[in-house]
Amino acid sequence: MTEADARRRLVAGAADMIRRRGLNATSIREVAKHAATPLGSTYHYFPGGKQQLAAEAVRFAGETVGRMLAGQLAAGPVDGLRAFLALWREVLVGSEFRAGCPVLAVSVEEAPDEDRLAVLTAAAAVFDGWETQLADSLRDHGVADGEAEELATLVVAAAEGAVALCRAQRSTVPLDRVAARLESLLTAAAG
Amino acid sequence: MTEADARRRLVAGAADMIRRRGLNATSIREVAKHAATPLGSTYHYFPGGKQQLAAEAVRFAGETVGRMLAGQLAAGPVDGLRAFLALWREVLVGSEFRAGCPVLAVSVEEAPDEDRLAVLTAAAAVFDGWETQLADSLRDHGVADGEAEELATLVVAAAEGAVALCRAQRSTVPLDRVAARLESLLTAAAG
DNA sequence: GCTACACTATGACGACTGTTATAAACAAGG
DNA sequence: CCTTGTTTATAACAGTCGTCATAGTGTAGC
Repeated sequence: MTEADARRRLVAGAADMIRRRGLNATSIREVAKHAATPLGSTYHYFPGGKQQLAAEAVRFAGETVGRMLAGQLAAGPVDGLRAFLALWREVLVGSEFRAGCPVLAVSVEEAPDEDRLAVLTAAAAVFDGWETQLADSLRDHGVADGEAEELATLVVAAAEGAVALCRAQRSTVPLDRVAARLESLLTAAAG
Repeated sequence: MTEADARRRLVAGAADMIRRRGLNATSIREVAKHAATPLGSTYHYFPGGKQQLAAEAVRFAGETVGRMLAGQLAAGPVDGLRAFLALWREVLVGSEFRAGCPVLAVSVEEAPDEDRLAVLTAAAAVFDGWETQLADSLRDHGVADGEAEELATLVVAAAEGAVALCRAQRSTVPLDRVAARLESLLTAAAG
């Protein structure tokens, strides 16, 4: 029953801890404890050690958001944008501004050896995936190729940055301001 | 001679290490070594320990950027924007995408106790300072109050987020795309 | 000279880290 | 029953962390 269930709990728990504390402050011991899993099992499920667990956590978070984004983008790019920003808003207020995006978190801690390069590569793929989803939706609604790419990157970058600003200021004001500007931008381009 | 010089080296070195590795991975021992300062001296200059050193490093980085921003904003908001983005671009390429913004770095690592709350508060003040500088410049060029604030927040959030995207993807493409969109936005609003 | 004070040097403390090894428990298949 | 393989339990490793204490060096003022 709990065969691969413990594994999933480990990945989800790692993603949750990373988005709060960052990668370096997330210890395998605490992830295991939080997932009610023995420490020894961690290296059984993830022979690659911490970097493998972290990379899977990043991909897990990326796919979770990506799935939700795909569903909402079906109703148009502006609806996708609104859902994207609403999701981050919930993460912020639901954690009292203590949690953010795990993908961003791993992107701002250096990758000295080849170990963490795998994590960084996973993060890059997640960001690129979100951008591609948004850009495709914009193109489907008549936005030119170059403008669609630029707008998609702007949305992802501004949302990620705004989440960080909100955590620092412990307020949703930055995210709300960014939401207002992005929404009018996308409405003008694809409306 | 080196009275308060060693102190400044410690702060600047801490800022440099934080923007590369993040706060948790930046150890006082390495900061001291990198600044050619004995470890014991660190607690002489910073009785508040790591949190005080980190908070001063965040303020140091904030003031350095803020001074440059003030100078370029004198020529108008679009010139300020260009200089702001160019600065981050230099940080990225000059470090081969290994360095980013120390203020963002400390903002995405949880603050459990009251210690790190001081660091987070410093980061919030820095972000707010940059936003205020940009918003004031926009207002001086005829942009309405609300729109100026929204645009200023968008610029800071998008720039910070774009720097993180660039680090993950090891490319300046995200920052360049964001730059193109922001520039046309500010030109339309304050041109 | 000598006292006062800013700084350095050195070493230790308890706690935590990622990782590995080894032995025990457990399930399923024959 | 017994064997095979997956999962757990426990302990240990070498290293680093933030922090503190103590003794020593210097240098400036009287």
